[in-house]
Amino acid sequence: MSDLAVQLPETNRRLDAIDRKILMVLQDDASLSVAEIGDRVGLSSTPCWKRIQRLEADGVILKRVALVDQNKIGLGISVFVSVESSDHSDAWLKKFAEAVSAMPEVMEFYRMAGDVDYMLRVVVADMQSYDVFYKKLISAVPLKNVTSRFAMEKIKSVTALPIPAVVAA
Amino acid sequence: MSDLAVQLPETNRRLDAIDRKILMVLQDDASLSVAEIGDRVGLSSTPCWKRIQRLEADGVILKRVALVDQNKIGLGISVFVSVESSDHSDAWLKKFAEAVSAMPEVMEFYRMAGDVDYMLRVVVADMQSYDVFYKKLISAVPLKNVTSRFAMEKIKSVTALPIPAVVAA
DNA sequence: CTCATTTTGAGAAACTTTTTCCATTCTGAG
DNA sequence: CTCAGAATGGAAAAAGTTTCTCAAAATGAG
Repeated sequence: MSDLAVQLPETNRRLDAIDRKILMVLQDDASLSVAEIGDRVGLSSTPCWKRIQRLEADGVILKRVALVDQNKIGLGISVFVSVESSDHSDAWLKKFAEAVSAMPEVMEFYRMAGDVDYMLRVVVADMQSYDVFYKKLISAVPLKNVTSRFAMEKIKSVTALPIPAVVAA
Repeated sequence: MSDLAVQLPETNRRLDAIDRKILMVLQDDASLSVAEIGDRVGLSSTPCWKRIQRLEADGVILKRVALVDQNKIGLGISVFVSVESSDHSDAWLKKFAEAVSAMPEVMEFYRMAGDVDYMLRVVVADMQSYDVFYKKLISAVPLKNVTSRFAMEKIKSVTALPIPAVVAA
């Protein structure tokens, strides 16, 4: 065996039109039975079940979750936080990434290109909680500039990715 | 019946510690059986099932979905878009909200307080697709200023809200 | 304490998922 | 074209889960 290629446990077939349909259905409603999904994508339950298993094994489907209403549990405030740093070392980033990732209020955290170095979406109950979070953030690692922008109204929020149509070969 | 209060179909009891635990578990893994969830929150399956049913009926649990890996389906680019408008009329907002909500690339869309009027998180396959999206956005309604910030690295992204501990009465 | 109300849990019925096994379709070498 | 081998599809049975029914236990107002 001189081949260097690692034998992956995944089936690395490209996603066909039916796989994409299954993903669209499951991104919208993961409580459907396999038979119902099969109906919608034009498959009986066994092959549909096998495709879903493969999509999970291949990591295309990451997990199944319940989505909770932010307001019903008293989390009224969403804040977009832009961060600029003067330290661009690996060590600084590692420490910052670890500290921020551990904060449950942070729902999204990206390293950016351009004027802003990092971007966070933070969810808290009220202004007082935001202040607690803010102090925690600025005391975690040295930061050059932090800008907080508060959301007044959530107009759209989805978890379903826009699955691209199959590209013709 | 002179009472003006509408009889809601919901049970409007406040969430207790067990309800919150159930929500934490389901936000992380909605593929667990009711018996397994019951075990984790200290309940047998029937009462656990009833609480989940109530949380769904009350709209605390909005839906159950599958989360898909953005990169595995070829959606490599995340963009945060800040929008400023010069028109602040209801009619303009209605048109803008409808146009943007209908765009599948837009995963989040908030009306903001402060310098930026709107904030969008957009997901696309490549720069060419972003340009198509951008042109679609600026041609939908008149906009004063649009700033696109590109994500280089997704450091954290979760759908699980930080469920606050029960406040002592 | 007593009663009405709410919450809980055991078990049975209905339904779903998962497995087994076989038929069909597709692919590419000869 | 023709065939072997692989991949995909499907029916039906087995295993597991959800959902429902009913009665016991807990709670709390009077």
